Amino acid sequence: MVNQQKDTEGKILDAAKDVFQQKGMTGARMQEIADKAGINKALLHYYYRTKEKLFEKVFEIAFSIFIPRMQEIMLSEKPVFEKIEFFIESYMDLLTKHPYIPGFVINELNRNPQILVNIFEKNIHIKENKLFEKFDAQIQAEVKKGIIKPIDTRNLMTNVIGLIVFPIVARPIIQGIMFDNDKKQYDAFLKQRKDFVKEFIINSIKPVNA
Amino acid sequence: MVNQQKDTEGKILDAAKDVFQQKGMTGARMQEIADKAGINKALLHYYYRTKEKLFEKVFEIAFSIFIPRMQEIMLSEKPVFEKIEFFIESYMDLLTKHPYIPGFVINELNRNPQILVNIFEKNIHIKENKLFEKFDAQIQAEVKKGIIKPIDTRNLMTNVIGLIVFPIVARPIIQGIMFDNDKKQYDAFLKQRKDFVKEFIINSIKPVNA
DNA sequence: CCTAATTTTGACCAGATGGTTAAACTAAAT
DNA sequence: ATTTAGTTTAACCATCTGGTCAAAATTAGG
Repeated sequence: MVNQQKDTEGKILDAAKDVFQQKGMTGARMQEIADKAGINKALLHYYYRTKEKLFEKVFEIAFSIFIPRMQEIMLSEKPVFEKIEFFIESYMDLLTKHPYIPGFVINELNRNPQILVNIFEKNIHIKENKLFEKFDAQIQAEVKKGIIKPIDTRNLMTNVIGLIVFPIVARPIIQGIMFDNDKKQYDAFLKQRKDFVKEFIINSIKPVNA
Repeated sequence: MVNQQKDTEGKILDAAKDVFQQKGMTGARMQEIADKAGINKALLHYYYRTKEKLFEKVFEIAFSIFIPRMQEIMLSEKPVFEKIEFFIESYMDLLTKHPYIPGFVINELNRNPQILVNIFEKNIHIKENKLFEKFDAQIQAEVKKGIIKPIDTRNLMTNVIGLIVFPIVARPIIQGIMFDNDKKQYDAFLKQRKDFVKEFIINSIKPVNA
């Protein structure tokens, strides 16, 4: 076969993603990844020399899933209101498909914040875009025009992202305390929350006289 | 000495708290805990037979730090607005003193949601209080009186807690991307955020004609 | 003091874990 | 068919890890 190779590499990454995201770097076992990929443990080290390197790859892929959409939305020409609504809609959908990634990323970054520096060094373009500066400029421009209330961009972004991500990473505790551990009910809650968060955010930055 | 015992047990718990909260259950090493406590590793197993049991104790203590204050505030006689403001003030201060706990709790619960069930079984009173039901009743009562906008209690609580907790658990990523990894700047951000979040929440539930 | 109970230690163990190696297998090129 | 390069495997290794145990040290009571 021409590409048994790529197939194996793909199976490894799939398995590694599952195991790392569920158990974390320290909890993951190379043997379990090998088993899940249906290969020999030695083959893992043939493709990715160390656990560390395999982990970095998985982390980078997980992290990169959330970057392009963010750039696309934030650098587009839409007004802030539309951007925020679209951002919430888009990322809440994305998180439904990848619910383990935020907790994984947050946890591993708390364990070793250096990971982020490494990613920035490898993918310079992420920082070069000056994503934040450009978005901040747009916000303050719209504030000046009276389209939105005066607001600190960092606080606003923290709020938007937090309201999206928190119910996902804290799912076990919220579902356990407020929803009697009913999975279906919590899924419904998350679905319904999309419009709630949109309104919540928009209300909070809409000028009083609008 | 009368109580070398309690002293040792305390030193163990202190050390275990540090190590578990920083490295998680799977990343923590009994040897490191022993070293940090200044004792022999065998002594750990003398006081807490297994790693699992020691971990459970540490988790329970960490978890319980956030319960009493929550109960006190939510079951008090104040109106909702005051409760929320006081809640935000109080918990943001608490998190400044215990910044590692939320990430620790969230991470371990994602790894093994069963932990929460065990805690509820041990500490029945937490669930018996019907904390949520009582608070929900108050909210809906004030909604009826027109003091606050119609709002879903679960969504509101998720928002309040999320806005408080998220900047703490996601600190490495937010500080890295939006604050150029400047620790002091981020501390200032968190301090300033208290009033911001209060306003943000209050604005969003204040009736339009108020 | 002497004794019994409790606390602390050093040495040790079995199993797990990340990683290595040499050999076997596969497929395409000559 | 033979060579060559890449792929896969089984067996193996050194180290780490949670946990045990018997003996030593300390403490409290009579």
